[in-house]
Amino acid sequence: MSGEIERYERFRQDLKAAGIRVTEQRKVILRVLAEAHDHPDAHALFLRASAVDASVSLSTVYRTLKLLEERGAIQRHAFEDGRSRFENTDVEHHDHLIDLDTGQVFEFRSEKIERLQAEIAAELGYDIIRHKLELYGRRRPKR
Amino acid sequence: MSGEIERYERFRQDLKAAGIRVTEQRKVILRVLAEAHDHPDAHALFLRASAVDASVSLSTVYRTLKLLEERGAIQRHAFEDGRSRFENTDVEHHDHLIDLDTGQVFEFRSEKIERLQAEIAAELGYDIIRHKLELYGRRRPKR
DNA sequence: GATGCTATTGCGAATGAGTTGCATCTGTCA
DNA sequence: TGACAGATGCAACTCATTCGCAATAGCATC
Repeated sequence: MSGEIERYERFRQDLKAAGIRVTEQRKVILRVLAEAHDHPDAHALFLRASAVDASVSLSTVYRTLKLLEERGAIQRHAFEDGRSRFENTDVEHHDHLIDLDTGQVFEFRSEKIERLQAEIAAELGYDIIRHKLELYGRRRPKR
Repeated sequence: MSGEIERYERFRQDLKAAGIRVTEQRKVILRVLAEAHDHPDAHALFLRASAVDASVSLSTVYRTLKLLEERGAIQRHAFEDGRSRFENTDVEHHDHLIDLDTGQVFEFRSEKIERLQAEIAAELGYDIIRHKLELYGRRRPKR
């Protein structure tokens, strides 16, 4: 898929433009993130990155994740397992359905829900900056 | 408010009925939980409980919270600050709007959203066991 | 290409929420 | 009242994440 190269380039340009050094380690991490289609946690990303370049340390993975999150390039999710999982933000916003038995994560999006959320917040006098909708479910037995 | 005494009694009866010992420490923690109108974390509950009875330890607070959560008497929330916050489950289900500037938590409920969630899960072949909807927002400037 | 400044790195130690092992204590039921 | 399994406090541990620091390496300049 070509979207991944573009995504990587966007990450890289963004750092460069902001005068942040594009180090070897960061490049590797950016590439790994750009290629991720799942919701990896920091350790998983560390494994993928250090498989490419053994000089990447876990600290740097954490530091880079924080950096990218602050710059809005990736998004942090805190599902119920205690650690943070990450995802690219350039894909369209969506919510998550988590399989309670397997931990598998599905993505979905509902315009109606988005609209209702905005209405509710407005009633309370708020503007929504971001939101999190997670459904925890079990596979429906087919009969 | 009388609901708090009832709630405490319900907690207590539930443990007793399940053959779980109703110890002095548990009573104190149950009472503190029954009286909580906010979304306290374990440490806050520990402070409140040990103010009543200094013999309550943090471990016991954690153990009791886990116990009550497993029994469905309280609910655990993981907002974005890393620690778990707790809430009684006998109040009607609701979702949360968190003020990004003050950390203040508002509760709301939308039948429509509940229904849409169930529909979406069904389409994916899932039954929702529970869900979490958190809106993070900022007070809308009135003009 | 070499130089210099300073951001960035790896390492290991520290943090902070939550858990656990264990000796002691205490509800509960006979 | 006694016995005993379950519950407690304490301290030590886990696990994700952060931080201090000395060494390293981008990158702008020559």
